[in-house]
Amino acid sequence: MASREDFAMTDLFPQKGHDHSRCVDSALREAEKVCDAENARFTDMRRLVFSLIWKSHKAITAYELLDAIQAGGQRVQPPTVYRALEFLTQLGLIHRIESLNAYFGCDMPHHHHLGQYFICRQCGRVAEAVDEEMSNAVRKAARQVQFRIEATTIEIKGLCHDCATH
Amino acid sequence: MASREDFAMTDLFPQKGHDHSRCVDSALREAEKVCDAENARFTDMRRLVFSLIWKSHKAITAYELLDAIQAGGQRVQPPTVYRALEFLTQLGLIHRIESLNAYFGCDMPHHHHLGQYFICRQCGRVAEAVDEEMSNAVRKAARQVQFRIEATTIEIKGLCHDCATH
DNA sequence: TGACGTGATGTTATAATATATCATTTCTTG
DNA sequence: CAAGAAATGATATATTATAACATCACGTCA
Repeated sequence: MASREDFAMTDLFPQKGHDHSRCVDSALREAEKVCDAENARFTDMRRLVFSLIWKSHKAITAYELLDAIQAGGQRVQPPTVYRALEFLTQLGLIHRIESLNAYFGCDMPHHHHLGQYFICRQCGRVAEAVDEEMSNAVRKAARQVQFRIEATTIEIKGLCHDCATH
Repeated sequence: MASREDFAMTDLFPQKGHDHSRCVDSALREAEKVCDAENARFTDMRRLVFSLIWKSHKAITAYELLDAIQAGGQRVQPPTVYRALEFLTQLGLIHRIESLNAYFGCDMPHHHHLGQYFICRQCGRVAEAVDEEMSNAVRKAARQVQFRIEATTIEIKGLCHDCATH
């Protein structure tokens, strides 16, 4: 995977013509590392679900995953998919977008982070940011009201630069 | 309704013993004003749904509302509830919490705002903040990646001060 | 090695959330 | 009041998610 630094900030969304196979390969390698480190099994089903999520930079729903798996010939039921999603989510390998009931692959599963998600309503792509200023603002506001944060959901919907200009 | 300024920041969540009937009365008056201003009809059904949402400072799901209405003797179907919810949401009288699939009443429906929601997992209460620092951080991050914001979802889960200390 | 325990997946059923569609009623306004 | 628009009623169904129990796969240690 191209490291974070390979992108200028305006390229948080990957270029349209980018070599996506590199994203996928790298994501798989990262996932393997994380599973190893956590002593968790990256089973065939988990790998399949993970790969399907990484087919694009869009978020994908559980039932779209189910359909994709079944299209591949396996007769799989919803719980199987949801279990894989839960596993991957817990390890931080994917993130759930609450406002879409959908999942997408994390770029940087190796470090804990409070991410923020930019979601383009036109092209459907999702980009994850880890912006300290946003995180700090949230933490500061929480401190002011004496709220103990356990999880945050920050989802920003609109138009990515490509879609806004073309 | 107590105006925003009546609360110190640490009282974003209302006091346990507060006079809730004042919240409800005030919310109803505000809602009427907003509907008037928008030339929108605050029908019986909409008023009922709105009042039920304001029964507490927690978020309530569509089907909990449905049950509550039916418990009151009316035989109402899901679309009726969802329509009222859509109407109220569009006017900004209530907000949807994406991570809960639930709705709760807005304190300050009269002005447009990008709100942030603190959700206590213990007592279930939701508090809305309108924190410029958070909003600004989001807008700044969006500007940096040339993203055109259309909507934001900022939901912060954890423990409110009451629940963290008792 | 092989019985066991654990974790993963299979299977069936159903719960919970949400919307499409068309019929009917109610409100507004000319 | 009549006509059109808006709201609700009613029916059906789509979409998202989980409970519960059965079976399978894998590591481990006697």
